[in-house]
Amino acid sequence: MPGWAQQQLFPTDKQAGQARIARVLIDSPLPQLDRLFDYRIPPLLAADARAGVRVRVPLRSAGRIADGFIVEVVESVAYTGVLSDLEAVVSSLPVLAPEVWKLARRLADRSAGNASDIIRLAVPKRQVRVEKVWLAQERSGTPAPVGATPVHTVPVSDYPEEAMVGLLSSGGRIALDAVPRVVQLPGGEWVGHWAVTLAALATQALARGGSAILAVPDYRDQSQLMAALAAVLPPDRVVHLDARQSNPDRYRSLLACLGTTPLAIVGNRSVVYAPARSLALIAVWDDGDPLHCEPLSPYVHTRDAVLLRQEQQACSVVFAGHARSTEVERLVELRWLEPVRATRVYTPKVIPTAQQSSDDKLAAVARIPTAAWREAKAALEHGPVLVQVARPGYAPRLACDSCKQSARCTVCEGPLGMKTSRSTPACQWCGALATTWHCVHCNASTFRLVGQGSVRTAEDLGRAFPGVRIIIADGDRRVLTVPASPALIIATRGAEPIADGGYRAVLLLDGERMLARESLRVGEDCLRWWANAVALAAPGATTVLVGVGGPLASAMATWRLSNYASGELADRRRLRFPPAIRVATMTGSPSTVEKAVSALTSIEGTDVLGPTEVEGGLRAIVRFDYAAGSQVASVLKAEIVRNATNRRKRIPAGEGRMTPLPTLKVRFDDTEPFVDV
DNA sequence: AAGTCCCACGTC
DNA sequence: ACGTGGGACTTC
Repeated sequence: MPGWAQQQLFPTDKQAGQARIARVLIDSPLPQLDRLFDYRIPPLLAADARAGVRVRVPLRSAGRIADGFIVEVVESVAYTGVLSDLEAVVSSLPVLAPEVWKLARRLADRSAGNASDIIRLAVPKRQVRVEKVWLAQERSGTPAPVGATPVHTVPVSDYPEEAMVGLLSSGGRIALDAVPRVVQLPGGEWVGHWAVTLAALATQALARGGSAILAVPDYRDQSQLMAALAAVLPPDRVVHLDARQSNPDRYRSLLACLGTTPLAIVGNRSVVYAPARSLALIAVWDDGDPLHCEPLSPYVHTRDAVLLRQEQQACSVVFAGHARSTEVERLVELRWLEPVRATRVYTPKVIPTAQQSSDDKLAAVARIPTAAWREAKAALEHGPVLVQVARPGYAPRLACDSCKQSARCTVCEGPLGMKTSRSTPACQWCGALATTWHCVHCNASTFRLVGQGSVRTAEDLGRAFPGVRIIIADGDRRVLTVPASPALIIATRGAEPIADGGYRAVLLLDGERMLARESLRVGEDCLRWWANAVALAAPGATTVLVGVGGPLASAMATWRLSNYASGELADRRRLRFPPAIRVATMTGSPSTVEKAVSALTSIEGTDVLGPTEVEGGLRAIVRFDYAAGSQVASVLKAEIVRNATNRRKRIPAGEGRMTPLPTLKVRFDDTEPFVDV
């Protein structure tokens, strides 16, 4: 590979003298501006004005300047009006890679959103200092922060070799069943087996001269994966890039990606937009985790971004997880993804146990069945024991002691709860302290505790296991790892630390409570939470799943987790629920929603639920076949643009106050579309 | 979003 | 005939 300094990264344009036209995407959330605008390139800017650079352009009137990106430079343009000149080129670095632009455009189109909303996630703001440092290193030819240290491939152990080799050589797409074990890295750290698998795949991509993008849901997954990568790749071949970094760090990582050296790029959901050089592989860990769903409009899920990018760039794709999501199961059944499982069968020992009858003392105290208690006691002789609970805090809910009605915040009607046994009850929504609480139903002023949070469970278990060290891990108390010594680790689902050598036993306590959630995805979510906890157990350790029966319990006991996913998907097909079909929710004023609904009626393969009345207007859900997706999206986008363009009408709201009616809001592929319908 | 055009209404 | 205020309309 040629040295860094010899690479002509950004060659000056040979045609710089000609009068050319820049096609610019304006950085604006307005749907009516979500298209390209054409500007003349003044001679002074000709050298820098190339596709991908950030620019400033006049918009509508000379005084008003907008930010944007040059998407392409062309000789002539269809627009017949008079063109304005580019105002300025912000930086000569092409930070918006063409493939990222194409991806953003298509993702926005399929969700009736704005491309610039996606590009905002993909391209951090310019950081002059960071850029200067980077350019100086680039020009002086001193060893750049990202050099080209050779990569040694590491075999992907525990999986069939031909599947793994085929994956990278032919742009394959696989759904990988992760091995439910923890493994020790050469440096001594323990990580999930999956992290080692993804790291090994990354070495293979890099050795072939391609980059690998590795997307994980949260920081704890990220730290495991970074550790696993550090064990197999030189430090200058691994880059961390995600939206949680500070802007300078993000910009530095982005520039590293734009370099010529293939990298392993690790991050959370927004990493799928990294401008990776010679992209060879995208791997997604635990795609069912809701953190993979972008909360900002247009709400693109990592999985969808990956699928489109794979289509556009023909890279290899891996979806890895313990409990397969129904979406991945659908892709497997369509043969879009090839299922790959480990060469050896690893079946954790999971014992579903009924909830204990209340005459047992321990059950009354700590809601632990005798069998589980015995298991934990024996395991505590040898090492740490994990206890998974549903909620943090002491008591998640309070209720009136006399009328049993749930206690509500006097400020916002939110539920009251307690963080510790001694803390003042507080609202779970607004945080207001309920110092002088009175029941709104019967005016009594004493309440009782409902439910058990991690803190209360810890107290109870402390009593049941005197002398045992107790560690609480939840959203507030982040614990990444625990030593191999005996201790009880009480963790809320998703916050479980990794134990050196694995847990000697795992108790999954609040299954019933977790399943009580009103959601289309409860079953699959619970399976994922439980499976991810079970995967932290030591070989041979027992997991007790308390109070859960039926197909979920048998899926856990037999560790045939994909069976559950296929059954669930079959149900969704029957009911015409996602992911068997797609959905889009429309909310807004009655007229906008009704117009949108009627605009959809002519499309084959759609049906509309609602509209129903919601706060401030109407809400309707359109269900549609995947094949109808682009049509539905373009119809709804047209409605959104029409609503935004036709100036908002105002209606007098009773007492002469003018309130603007909400315009049409559209959300595609909401994971919980039916919640308040 | 916000500058600009345009039309309706008001005043001399 | 001239002024002005607010809404509609466009953005290369």
